[in-house]
Amino acid sequence: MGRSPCCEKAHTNKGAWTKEEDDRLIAYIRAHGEGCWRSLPKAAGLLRCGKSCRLRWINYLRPDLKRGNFTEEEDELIIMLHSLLGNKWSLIAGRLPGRTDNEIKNYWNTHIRRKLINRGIDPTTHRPINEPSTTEAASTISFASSIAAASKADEKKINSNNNGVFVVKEEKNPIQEKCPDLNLELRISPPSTSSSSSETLKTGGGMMSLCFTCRLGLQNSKECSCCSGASSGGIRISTRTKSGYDFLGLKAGVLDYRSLEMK
DNA sequence: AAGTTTCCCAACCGCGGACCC
DNA sequence: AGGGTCCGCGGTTGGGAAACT
Repeated sequence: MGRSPCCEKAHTNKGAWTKEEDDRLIAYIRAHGEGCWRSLPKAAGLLRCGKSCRLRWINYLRPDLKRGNFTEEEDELIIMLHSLLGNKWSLIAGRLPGRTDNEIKNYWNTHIRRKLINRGIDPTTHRPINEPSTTEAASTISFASSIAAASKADEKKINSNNNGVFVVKEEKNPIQEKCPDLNLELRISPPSTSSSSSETLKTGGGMMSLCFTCRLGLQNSKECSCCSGASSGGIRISTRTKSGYDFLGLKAGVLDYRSLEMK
């Protein structure tokens, strides 16, 4: 089979973009909007492939980009999101306004990895580096397995410590103890049952008590148990920082579950 | 000051999934 | 149903800048 090349490579520029190319791309997108990247270069008079144009626009030229250093709060949020989502940079970027997946990925690889290692934390698993695996009573979880596990009615507690380690303390369940990392299909959905005890989240200096709904950015919604008093329950995921980021990004109260589906 | 090494980040590459015919 | 095309994602690379010798 094989794929056809995305563009006519022989007649395209590669490497760093010039000011003139940037200007052309910006002018074209301002006039016609984003989209149809394949035909854009020709239409805009650029000797670039569509992918290259898309990347340049998304990662560098977009007007809503926040350039400059990451704040400490952004650091912690990235660590937290990475512990939940893994290398899903686009999802992580979606929760950090003005940041791109590429930027976050680079930042992770150059700064945060080192930072976590210095803290004695494995940046891949978010586990303490010296911690023996598997038979521990507490095990670090991936986002996928946490949600899948939580979708069962089992009561679990997900805690975080100051170092960006997120730990699930499992109630006794012999099956799960043997198979802690089931590769179950993930689908985020509203909590199905009500056993409402709010989760305490400790993030770098503050303790918060939030229900799952709030952590999805749906404060004051009817599902919220800690804001409105309505019952809610089910899974407990640490998703907010004291800075008020709306994890899963939707302060407006619109949650696109599809965008969070994972394998 | 010059050469070398390390760091950082923009850009590229290849793959998978969605969509269309 | 299946093949082709396009888009978006994540991993990797290349080269310029900064730090070090």
